[in-house]
Amino acid sequence: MAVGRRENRGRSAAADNRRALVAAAVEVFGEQGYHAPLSAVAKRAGVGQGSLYRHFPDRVSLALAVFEDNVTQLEELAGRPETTLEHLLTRITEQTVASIAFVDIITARAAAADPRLTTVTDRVRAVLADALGEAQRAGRIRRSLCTEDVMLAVGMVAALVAKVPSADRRATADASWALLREALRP
Amino acid sequence: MAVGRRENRGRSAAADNRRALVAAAVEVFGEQGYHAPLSAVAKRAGVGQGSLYRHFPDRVSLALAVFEDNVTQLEELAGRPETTLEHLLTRITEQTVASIAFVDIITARAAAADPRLTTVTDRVRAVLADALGEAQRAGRIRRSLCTEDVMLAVGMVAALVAKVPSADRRATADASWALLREALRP
Amino acid sequence: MAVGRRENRGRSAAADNRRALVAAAVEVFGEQGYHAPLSAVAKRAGVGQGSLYRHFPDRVSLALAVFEDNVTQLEELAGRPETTLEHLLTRITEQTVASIAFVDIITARAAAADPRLTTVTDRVRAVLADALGEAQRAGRIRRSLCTEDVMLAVGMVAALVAKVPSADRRATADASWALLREALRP
Amino acid sequence: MAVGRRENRGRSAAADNRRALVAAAVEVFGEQGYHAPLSAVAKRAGVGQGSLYRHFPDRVSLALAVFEDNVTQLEELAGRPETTLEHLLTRITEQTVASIAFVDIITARAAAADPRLTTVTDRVRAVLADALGEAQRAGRIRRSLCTEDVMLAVGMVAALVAKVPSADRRATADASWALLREALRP
DNA sequence: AATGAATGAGTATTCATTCAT
DNA sequence: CATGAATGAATACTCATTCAT
Repeated sequence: MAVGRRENRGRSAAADNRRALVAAAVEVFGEQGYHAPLSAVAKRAGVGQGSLYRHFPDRVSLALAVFEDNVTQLEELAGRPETTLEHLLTRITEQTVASIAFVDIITARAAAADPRLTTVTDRVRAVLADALGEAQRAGRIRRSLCTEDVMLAVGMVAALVAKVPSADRRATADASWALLREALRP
Repeated sequence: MAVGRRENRGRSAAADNRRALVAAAVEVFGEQGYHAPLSAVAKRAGVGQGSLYRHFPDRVSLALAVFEDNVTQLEELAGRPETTLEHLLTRITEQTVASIAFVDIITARAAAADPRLTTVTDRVRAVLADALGEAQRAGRIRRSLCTEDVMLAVGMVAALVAKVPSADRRATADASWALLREALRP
Repeated sequence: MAVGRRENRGRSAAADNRRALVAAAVEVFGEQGYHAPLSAVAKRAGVGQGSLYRHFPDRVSLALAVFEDNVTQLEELAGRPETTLEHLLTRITEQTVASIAFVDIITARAAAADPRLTTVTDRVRAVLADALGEAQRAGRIRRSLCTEDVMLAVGMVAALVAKVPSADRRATADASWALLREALRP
Repeated sequence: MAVGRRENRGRSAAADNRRALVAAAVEVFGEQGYHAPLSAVAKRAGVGQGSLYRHFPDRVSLALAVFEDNVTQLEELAGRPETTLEHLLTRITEQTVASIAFVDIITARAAAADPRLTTVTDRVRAVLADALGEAQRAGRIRRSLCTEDVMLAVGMVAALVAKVPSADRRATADASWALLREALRP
């Protein structure tokens, strides 16, 4: 939620509103998908539509801020020594189930989407690339796979999950990974 | 395309227009997805909006006509003695690449979607179930898989393909199946 | 219902269709009101829309044919020696309940409506005028009333009845006349 | 009328526009009836359609704002000690002549219409019930009548008035009441 | 003369984006 | 700098009327 109206004029209030907007967007995009009305985000944040547009001049910039969060969490997780590729995939799946907009990061291609989105995508790819190398050296993942294969797997699950009604998402995600696990195994 | 405007009032033109509408819907749904504006379909068909609504009173009936084609082709293919599960998956992939709306058949669940759509889904499922049985008896597909796993695989590919820009669809579909093939193998 | 398609080309078939259209219009106008879709009338009659327009080039001509029936019945009733004003009002009320379009005859004014409608209105007025004279001479109706007062009473009931949901029409008509009867009494 | 287009974005303009919309609705509903196109209201108010929907999310809320005025006036009038049932009927008749939508309040039945409309209807009924009691005690109105009879009378007049062309409304209303007055008299 | 399909203007509603305060 | 109201383009759907067959 944004801070109250009167308290909202100062410098730090702007940051508060920004945070409120991102938090609201996480929820709203997660529930209604990436194409949810932006007015819904503003309302959920308790912030005027104008402010939303000041902070995020278009839908993509708002999405970026949301995904930024996701990716940063992922990078933090990846930074821990005990984290494996499997941990990361689990986390991504959780993010996928939580936000059906997540698929739009994963599937962003430089050619098509806003170039800013691909930056986020690239960070996911980098994180997965590292973990994949480790998992392959440890013999847990088939050697012949490349990072793009893992991205593909993640993308397939995310895309399917985004299509099913929210009540079915977790089950769909679990079943999908159960199937894909076989494809990754050595 | 529909026949020219003035020459178009008679009874024989009805079938022409119906065909033109389905053809236009194949294209428009294929390009823009299942939720494309129906007016775009009418325009592409060169037909008034009213005519679209005469032939197809709602979006689902139009979609059914489109999907009906797909599924009938699939059933015909399945009817031939030499057809295998692999052939069917190839054909489904082609349909998926051609129409990003195809995913909506695959993922239609009785609970959520129009019951008429699930009928089509069920026909796809039936076709796959048969072919899966044969493939398992022949030892080409892992025994532990059930029809729903195959639907899941098909759904994942379709969902992902629908998300990427059209130029990337074929490559995405091929890569996805390359990966999934490992998951189906015994 | 119109005669079957093949049998329908001759001279008398035209008359059949005309009758079917009027009968259908009685029902459809009665149920949905005067502004019901004309296509609904054609469909109920089992007749093409084109034929409807051939017989009745506009809504008013169709309405006239319907009302014509009503008025003719009324005139027949009025022609019987034992018929009183009260009988006529009862019949008009029945027609009103049966057809919420009836109000449009009663309230038609030369200035406003199609002149053809006022012809029908005038026939109703003539019938009532005669009966009113008799009733006044018999001392059953107040002397100070003129025909226009009776038309007014009929119009009020018809207008109100046309406004209420069909289930309430009879009760509304009865209650209205119970009240108005006092106004007509000497 | 709303304030000019460019000068119109601020907060104070909201109230202006709301007023303009209600005023426009009074006119448009009055002229064309309750089912007039809402776009006509927006246009008459000089306001975008979106603004109309912001202020009044559906037809009923707009109607309520219009009728609210009517009923509040009525209640104010009823509050004065010297006001009689006859005064109230006169006022209602004026409102009826001014707005052919008024009949829709009077005839709203709980079963049929939006419950919010019936609230307004109930307020009219309450006002009339009080005044009827007084008038009956004073011997000016027949004892055997109940409030619903008065509502019926009001409804009949309103329904008829709504049917006739606007130039005839006043005369029709006067003549109708002249007739009904006899029915109410002891 | 009948048919029924085609048309397109009209109405309700939603939502991204702008801008006066 | 925030606010939230205004805007209008876009979309779904209906129906009176025309016209090829």
